[in-house]
Amino acid sequence: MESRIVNLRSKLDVYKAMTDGGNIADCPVRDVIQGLNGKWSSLLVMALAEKPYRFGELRRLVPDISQRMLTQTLYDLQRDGYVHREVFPTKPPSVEYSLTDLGRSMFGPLYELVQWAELNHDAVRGARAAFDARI
Amino acid sequence: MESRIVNLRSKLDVYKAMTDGGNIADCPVRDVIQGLNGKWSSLLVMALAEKPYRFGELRRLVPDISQRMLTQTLYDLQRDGYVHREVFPTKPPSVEYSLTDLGRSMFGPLYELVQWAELNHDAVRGARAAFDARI
DNA sequence: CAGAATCCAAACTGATACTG
DNA sequence: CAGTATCAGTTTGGATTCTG
Repeated sequence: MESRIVNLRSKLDVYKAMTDGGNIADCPVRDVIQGLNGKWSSLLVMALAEKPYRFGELRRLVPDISQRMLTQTLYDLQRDGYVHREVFPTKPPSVEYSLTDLGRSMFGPLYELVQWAELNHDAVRGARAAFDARI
Repeated sequence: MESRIVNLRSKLDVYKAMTDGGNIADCPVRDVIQGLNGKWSSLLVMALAEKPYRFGELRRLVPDISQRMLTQTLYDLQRDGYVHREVFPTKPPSVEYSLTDLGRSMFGPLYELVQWAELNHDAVRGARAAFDARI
């Protein structure tokens, strides 16, 4: 674990260079990770990783998302190439959303982070409680 | 890779249950991942993963962050237990920020995602360009 | 069914000025 | 040096209404 972090140090210099002299827009953290930063992006990718869903199904699956945010987040995910949108010209129409290959390849690392979050959820809650109590 | 995803399917049901019937606040994606969603959180964790930095050093390292956002993001990261803040009572005072054990353990998965972002940055840019051209 | 359009409230962010 | 305080602009998000 420690050696792994040490190995990564040289890679981190990339981000220093980007912030120092290079073009900030070329920083993957800013340009890619931040695109996944929306309130619902990760959750929807998680859902679609299981199987394709239709619009209404997703809405019921994530009941605290508004229609506007579901539409917009799916649009953004589609634009970045993570999600494929397929319209079936039935009456009334149905639309199916699924992960693209790019989206599936991103799900791997994302899920690692989600697993970490699940495992350390209590630690984070504890840290918050301790911090708030100390103030 | 495929079998790995299949193995994860049962885990994903957890999130369905949470959204369906369970308490939404207990969803780690909502309660932990979204806390890392700030514009600067990931970037600062990346920087601090290399070594501890002082406030002014971080500012120079990430030149497009405002003082306000640096203060606030470090505060939030500290509250969630990722960052340790140590004040040295010199004149003028100096404050050093470093990752906690929890923060370092989170850096692993986070860096996986950052590596993915770096590797697929062009693919994402291409998807955006293609999408925008098609409209 | 799957959205588009509109309006409004809240949150986020930055610029500036000030302080121990 | 490392903040805090205040204000203004921008973005985000939700509720509602309407449409093919």
